[in-house]
Amino acid sequence: MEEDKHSLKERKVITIGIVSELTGLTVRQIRYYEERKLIFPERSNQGSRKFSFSDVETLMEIANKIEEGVQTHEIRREMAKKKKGVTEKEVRNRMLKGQIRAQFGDPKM
Amino acid sequence: MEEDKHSLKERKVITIGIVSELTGLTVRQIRYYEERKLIFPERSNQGSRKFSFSDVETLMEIANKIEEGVQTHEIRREMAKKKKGVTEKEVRNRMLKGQIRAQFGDPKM
DNA sequence: CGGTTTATGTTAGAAATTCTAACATGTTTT
DNA sequence: AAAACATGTTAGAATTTCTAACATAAACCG
Repeated sequence: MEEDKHSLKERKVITIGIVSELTGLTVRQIRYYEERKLIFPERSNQGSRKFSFSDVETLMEIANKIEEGVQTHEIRREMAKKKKGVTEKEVRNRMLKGQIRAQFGDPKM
Repeated sequence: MEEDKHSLKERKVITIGIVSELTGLTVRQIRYYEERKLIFPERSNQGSRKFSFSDVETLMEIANKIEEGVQTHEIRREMAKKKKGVTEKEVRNRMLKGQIRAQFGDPKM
């Protein structure tokens, strides 16, 4: 199934320095979590990482787990499980938008 | 009146290179449109520009006007006029979200 | 018409950001 | 105790961004 490459949340446009500011994590940590396959930034032509708001959100969740003492290893497993729930939420959300469109015409959301 | 600094659309997190890719404008053009007060990026501590998705949208509109042969000068005037309409749309949108919340509970939108 | 402004390119040098890779180290796991 | 984890730090290279200045074709305007 296709990811939504176009919602603002999913677009990979934020550089690592800004992600660092936004999350409070060091760039070292962010790179390390990528290495551990917890996040998947895209790369620009020259190889610099580009993150989405969604990635930023994920990183904040990761930061919490880490503080709780959970290992990346375990976080990775939990995230795999959660994937299903997320997909369901997306479907629900799409349905919701359908309803809105039906009621109000096409409000460019 | 306060701007909404928190919606994804308004957050200033995109560097000029990426804005350039996203809009097809050169960085020279983007800087120039700032100089002409058509856009208002924030600055990082060290002085590099940070744009929002909203800025990107605006830049695309600007690019169209420019192609039509409209001068920055004129575009600036048009944008001032449009400001009012935008505010109205924001209000309407907020109302819409209120309705949705009322119907479906709080769908984290 | 001719001077002025507009819009953009180009160049130059400095400062900032990002990248990879390696080494160090205290802390958990196993 | 050995291995793995999580981060910091350092180093050098590559990329990006910044400002400022100069150049110029095109558009505007008195």
